[in-house]
Amino acid sequence: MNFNKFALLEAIKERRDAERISQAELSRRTNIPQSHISRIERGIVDVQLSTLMQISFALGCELRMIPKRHVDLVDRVIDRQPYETNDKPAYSLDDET
Amino acid sequence: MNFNKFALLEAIKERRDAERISQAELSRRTNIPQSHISRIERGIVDVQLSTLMQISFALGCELRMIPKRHVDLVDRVIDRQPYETNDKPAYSLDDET
DNA sequence: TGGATCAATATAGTATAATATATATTTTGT
DNA sequence: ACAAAATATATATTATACTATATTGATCCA
Repeated sequence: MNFNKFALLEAIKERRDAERISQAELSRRTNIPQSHISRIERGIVDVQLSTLMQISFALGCELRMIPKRHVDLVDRVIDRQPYETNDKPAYSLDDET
Repeated sequence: MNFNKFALLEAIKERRDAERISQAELSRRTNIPQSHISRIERGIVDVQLSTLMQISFALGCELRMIPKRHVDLVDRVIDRQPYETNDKPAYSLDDET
């Protein structure tokens, strides 16, 4: 049993697009090869924490563990969820393993 | 150059302690060996995202990338930072690489 | 049409995360 | 002090992240 990491990986791409940073530029800022960034964003690799933090930092973000009871509020704050809808969980189970 | 992952790893231990879950119990819930959980919490290994997400889930949390301008607010919401002090960044650079 | 930019893909070598298992050490409760 | 529970350490093996590099396809535009 595994978890849907794509929400977080998509957040990377969203942030990168929002900041208009290419994978190559992100690569320059982090010293992570662009090819690796490509695979990370597509969920092909199971990225390590240090790598994820480098990317987050370069995108002006920090990682946090949010208790479930606060997730909705936090998501509204960081603008990842429209204010109205609340049906879908940001993470879901899948059978990928 | 690397980043201080300990803030996040400490958050794991804080949550685990708060929920009064032993490493062995967390191991049971996640199917991650207790020995590995021990090393993760102490920052000895560079944990992979899937592993971190399993742990987060078992502790009733989800991971989020928080834009820096919202970090203080989010930290107050999730109670990781005293309301008054604001000097220290939750992440800092170190030379560990 | 040719050059420049961006992204995706492939491969091989190295480093290290993760597992399984056992044992040692520390902490906690009585 | 003792036992039990919790946590840390050790070793060997397997799986895979990461790096470096090179190539390809697509798009844009001078």
